[in-house]
Amino acid sequence: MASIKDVANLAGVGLGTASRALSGKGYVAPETKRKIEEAARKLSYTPNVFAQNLLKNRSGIIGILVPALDHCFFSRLVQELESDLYKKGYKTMLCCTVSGGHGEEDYLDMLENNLVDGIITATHSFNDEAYLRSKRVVVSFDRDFGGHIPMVRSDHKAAGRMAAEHFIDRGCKKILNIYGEDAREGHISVGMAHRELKDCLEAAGIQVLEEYTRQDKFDMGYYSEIAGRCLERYRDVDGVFASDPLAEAFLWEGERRGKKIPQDLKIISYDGTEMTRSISPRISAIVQQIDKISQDLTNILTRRIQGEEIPEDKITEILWRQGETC
Amino acid sequence: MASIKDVANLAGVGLGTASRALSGKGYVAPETKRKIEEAARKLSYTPNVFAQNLLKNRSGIIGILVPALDHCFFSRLVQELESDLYKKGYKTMLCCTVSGGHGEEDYLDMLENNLVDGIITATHSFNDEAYLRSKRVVVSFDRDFGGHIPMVRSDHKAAGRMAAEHFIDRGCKKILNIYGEDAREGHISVGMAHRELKDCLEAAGIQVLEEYTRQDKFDMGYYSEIAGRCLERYRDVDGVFASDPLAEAFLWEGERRGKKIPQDLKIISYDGTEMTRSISPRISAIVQQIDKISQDLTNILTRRIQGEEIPEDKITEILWRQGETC
DNA sequence: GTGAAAGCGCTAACAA
DNA sequence: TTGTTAGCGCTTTCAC
Repeated sequence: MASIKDVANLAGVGLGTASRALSGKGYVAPETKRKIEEAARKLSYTPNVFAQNLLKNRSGIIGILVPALDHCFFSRLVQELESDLYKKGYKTMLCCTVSGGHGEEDYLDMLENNLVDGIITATHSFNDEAYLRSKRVVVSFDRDFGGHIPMVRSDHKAAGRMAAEHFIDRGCKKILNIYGEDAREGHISVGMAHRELKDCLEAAGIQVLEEYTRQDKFDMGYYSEIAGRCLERYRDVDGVFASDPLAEAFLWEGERRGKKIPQDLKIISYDGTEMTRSISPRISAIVQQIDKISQDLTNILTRRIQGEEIPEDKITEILWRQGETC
Repeated sequence: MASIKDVANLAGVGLGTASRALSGKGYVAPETKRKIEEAARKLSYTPNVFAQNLLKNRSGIIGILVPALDHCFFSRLVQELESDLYKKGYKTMLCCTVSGGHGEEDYLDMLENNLVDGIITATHSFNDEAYLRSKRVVVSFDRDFGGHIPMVRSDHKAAGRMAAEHFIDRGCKKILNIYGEDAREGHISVGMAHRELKDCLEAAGIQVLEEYTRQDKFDMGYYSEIAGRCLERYRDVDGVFASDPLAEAFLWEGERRGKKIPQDLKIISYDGTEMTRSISPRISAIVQQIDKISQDLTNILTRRIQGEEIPEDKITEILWRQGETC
């Protein structure tokens, strides 16, 4: 636990000189510098980050809020964010707001206490004021706070249209459009995709049924239950649009009930994470480009931290990936 | 950005009194306390964590090192750890050592700089000295450092034996035993399961083939390639023991090649995460109890941070979950 | 080019 | 019971 004072003493110089030599800024004679560096090495000196933080009033830590990691979309996103943040010199503090049983506000309080330099939030609850009040830099994924908080999201309208085109193209007559109940309201942007799908399909004279899932459960048990129930209730549905894990649940539950896929039931999933192409049959998907989303989120955040006024929102293109379910 | 000094001034008291009133330790007259709290509220005072950290020389942050989050075992583990740590009053700093392209040592340096109070490591590389040198409290998952670093792991020997029993029970004649190349060496404990499986099977006169996977790739593309190659090379293998995602790859690649499962090929996966039971057919698995593992890791870590000398290692029971592949 | 001193915001010991 | 003071370890003026 050698301090810079110890280094200065051992090198026989003043404490300020040692600081300048080790931080590399300010004039130090080469010879003096050498002595100081040697002393530092001898004492295996390592600067105390806490003191540096206090002085600079920043920690180099970014807080990431996600509902949970057992939803593959979020674990991918977090992994990507962590990597991008590291490259920019930031560390990642992880907060899972649903799975741990403690909520968003607990975390916000914690983060607010000066601990983090900025926050990336990708959660689904509704206490917007807490964020708007925040003195930290905040960037949002897929959630519109309406205030000064920038948002990054995929081009959901294009996604909805694209899904509709594929269903129409395949001659579907009755589509089940199923998504999170919170996305109904408008705060969560992904709802746009589902609304656009509905509009496009109905304009083409195709019947659309809607169902909503809870946003505090991400396990396959829950998704299977939902899929099973829907398939029992709507026997003549011939197309489903749902997020990856739910789409997978429809795939298995459909097959269990003797449906041929894609002949009897077409499935398009939204997100297009790894799981949709690692199973057999591969699920046809509209892909959110998580790598680009992560880059946009981290770019906007770090530039804002440095005081730049970055344009508010950023919309990322979506892609179609042909699978075997539509 | 009001400081405690501002609060003290506004309340017309000394700075020490304000500190005592707000932290709740030390004598303060009720009336004075009320005044101070009111002042704090007016200024919306929130204590500066950096100053507290500097003073206490601790941050309340735990660093978690995992190879990546796109391997379902690790995303589940991290989620569980984050939740358990939060309950114990710690925050979680996430470090993905493989996926980000920057290694374990970069992170260790970073964490070593006093930033974290302790480290939970679940990575697979071999620079043991860096950990043994660490001045921070370290607890390891599934990796034996040989020194003073405690390890938490599943009962791999029992797992290997259990898998062997099931293969024998089903009348298998030729088993493919496939696992990470780093687990061969002995540092990574999970290798014990595979060694035990081999021993048990050979003792029963069953032929065992071995293959090894790279430890810097976790994507299904890689796993599918491996599974496909193995199935081509070893046409008469009738049983496979592999970790979850690889087991899934064997399932699909086997089916693609016209194998009936489990009739032609029995598959047992190790870890038994969600994915093995969310697909159809469900994969028969030996389950690592991630919730218990997380509890043990966080318990040992936090008690060590508080200076307790906790018994070195902790071994968690494994479970069998019957699926439809064995 | 270098050393001394001030101060980041807080807590804890010591006087009063 | 309360106010004052001395640091925690570092960086950054500002004289020398």
